[in-house]
Amino acid sequence: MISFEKFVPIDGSPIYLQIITYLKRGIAAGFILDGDEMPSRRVASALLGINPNTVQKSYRLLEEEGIVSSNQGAKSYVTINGDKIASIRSELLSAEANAATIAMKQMGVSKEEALMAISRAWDEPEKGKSNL
Amino acid sequence: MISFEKFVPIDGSPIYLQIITYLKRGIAAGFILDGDEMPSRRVASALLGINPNTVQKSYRLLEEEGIVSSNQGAKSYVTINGDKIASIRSELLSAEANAATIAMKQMGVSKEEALMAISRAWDEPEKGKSNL
DNA sequence: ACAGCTGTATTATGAATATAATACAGCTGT
DNA sequence: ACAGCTGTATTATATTCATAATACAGCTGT
Repeated sequence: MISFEKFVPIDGSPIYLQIITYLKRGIAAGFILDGDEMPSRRVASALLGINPNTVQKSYRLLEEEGIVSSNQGAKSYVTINGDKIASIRSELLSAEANAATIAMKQMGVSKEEALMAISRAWDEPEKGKSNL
Repeated sequence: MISFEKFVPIDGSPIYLQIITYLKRGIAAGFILDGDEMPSRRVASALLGINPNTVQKSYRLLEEEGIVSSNQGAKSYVTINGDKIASIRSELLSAEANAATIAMKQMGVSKEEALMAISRAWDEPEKGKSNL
């Protein structure tokens, strides 16, 4: 059962998208597995402190992506295979790297400086702590 | 005169915040300088293809941050000193590095893999191209 | 002086996000 | 069978973002 225990809300981004990202990163990290049971819309909304309709929106989009399987009256489950996991992971990673790269180039940072900034942030216990 | 020539709108983030980020990254990169003339709200809205009220919102927030100086009836100017430039640059850089680091840790990426992903994205001519 | 730029303010509308309150249909374990 | 979970759908309201139209006040160069 996925608990959303380590979900950390971030303002500025729609919650329903944050839920989708949380699931995908958990899948990439390997702690969300194929066949895992999703909490019901109502339970998840209570866990996250948000509205059931917002959870429903994220679940619906996750199902459209083939990551979650839902059936009327029954529980919902994570449905992913090895290829899907690999594609999610590589897509998330390259998207993140590209976004950071574009931003840093726009602010006039050299490649060396960029890599040093990442390395420094990675080793900072405060900031780099995993929020999952 | 700031032209917004290389401004690239991104969906998902409010335009008024993108304008602020564009200005700050330009300041960090050094191609937006103290004393530079801001286009009027009306001119900027035409350049960007957006509503004057949206431009006004970003200008107002930039003035509240002390980056832009506006006076009724007169033109608006960039007002920054060396310390401000340095603080903007370091703040943008660490914020970007921290965000990328947190995201990558959440998706179960090792530090080495993260640095490689950044390095690879940096050298890709397509994706890493500066949008400024 | 004054026309034509500035900045600033107000009101109205629409889309997206999120909440709230219901309602109904289908599975599931006892 | 049936109570109590599921998923699914609808309607209404509030906030934020963005647009649109307008208005007014102040600087500025000719």
